[in-house]
Amino acid sequence: MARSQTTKKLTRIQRQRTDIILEAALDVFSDFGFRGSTIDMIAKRAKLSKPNILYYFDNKEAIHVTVLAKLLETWLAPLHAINEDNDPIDEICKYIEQKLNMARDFPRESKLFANEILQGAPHVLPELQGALKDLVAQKVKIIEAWSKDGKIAQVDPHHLFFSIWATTQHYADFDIQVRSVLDDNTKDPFDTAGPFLKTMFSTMLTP
Amino acid sequence: MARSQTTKKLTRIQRQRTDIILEAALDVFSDFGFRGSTIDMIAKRAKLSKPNILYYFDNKEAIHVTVLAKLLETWLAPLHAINEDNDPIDEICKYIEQKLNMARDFPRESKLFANEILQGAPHVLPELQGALKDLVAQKVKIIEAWSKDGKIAQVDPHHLFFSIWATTQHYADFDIQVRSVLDDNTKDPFDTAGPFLKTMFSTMLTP
DNA sequence: AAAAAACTTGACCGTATGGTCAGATATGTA
DNA sequence: TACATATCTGACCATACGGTCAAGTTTTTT
Repeated sequence: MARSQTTKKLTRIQRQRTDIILEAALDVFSDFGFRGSTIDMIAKRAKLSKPNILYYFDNKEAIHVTVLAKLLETWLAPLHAINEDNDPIDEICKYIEQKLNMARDFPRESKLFANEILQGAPHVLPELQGALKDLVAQKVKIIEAWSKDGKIAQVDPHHLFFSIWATTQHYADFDIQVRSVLDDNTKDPFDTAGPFLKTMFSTMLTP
Repeated sequence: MARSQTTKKLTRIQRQRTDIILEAALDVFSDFGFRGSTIDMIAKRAKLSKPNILYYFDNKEAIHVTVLAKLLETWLAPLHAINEDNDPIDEICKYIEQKLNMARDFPRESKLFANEILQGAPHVLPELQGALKDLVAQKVKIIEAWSKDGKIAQVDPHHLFFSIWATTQHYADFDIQVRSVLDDNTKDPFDTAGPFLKTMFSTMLTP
């Protein structure tokens, strides 16, 4: 059997099917949440039978956990990229742009992540308290150094990150609300959000 | 029978029980989402029997809709309060403080609303496109007038509101993430968020 | 080509859940 | 008090869903 393989080499079909299933699962989970999704929905979307899905994953939760784990990697990538040696405000603006691009290009991932956190992070709490916390702590030090050197204004680094996360992800997670309020579909919210956010954070950070 | 009463006067017990049920439902729905909640959970929390719940509400969805409708009223109150005649930056800061207080004092409402929007607003889309959109349009005009008069800097009013919503609600909706990253439980995130956000938006809006 | 391994599925099971209903109990009213 | 109305509930039903399994099909290996 293929399931619960730990550090075994995968066959061609295993890799293919697993990818198809995870892609379908991302689709379904991000639309209906964990409890609102059924294995049948995922199966239909993946064009596989339900038992076939359960041949590759032990159960529904295992699919969810795997999707989340994959997602977290790419989710944290932009944060990793912040570099102490470059111009502070350029780096922050670059970070904002990357986060906003991710919200635009990967709304399913953003919504799924939001859903997970809203429910109290039942599957990723350890990662939040471990990897994420450590990574943030590291970047917080960079911000503090910039402040101390007078390169940027004095700001609470944690809240700076929270604000960037909140504002960028808002356009993916609350997409329906944003579009309802704007409604004049002449402009893409993302296009106008970029300059707005960069201006806002630049203004605050300029000493 | 008591259910589906349209414009009939309610008995004392009807009012009491309805309130108890809605309170319990808010608890459960905000914790588990619509699909993750069961009528039995609500019944247990309300200390009523399941059929008794269904005596007052036609079905699970009716409870959800009612909870959301009640919630929306209080949710939009702070926005209503923005007054053109007062000092612009004071008004915005007051709005931020009110939104942040709501996130702190009514996290269940915030999470439930977030959940609803994340799922595509199946129950409140008309309100978003109607009442909310109109209210925002009205307040956008105030911001634009302030800008034109040189009282505040030129900013996109819509994105200004989006940013305020995103940053304030973030502390309720992503509470678990915020606390995971901060972890030093010496400070309450809400206490430090207030000054941070007011500074950020004031700085941006000062001409 | 044949055996072995990997993959797939129709049919099935147990449980959870939304919802119903007939009848019991409490409450209000004449 | 007696009647009517409102409130409440145990028992029940139908469906949906997570998950299993034995048997079949395809792919890989020898």
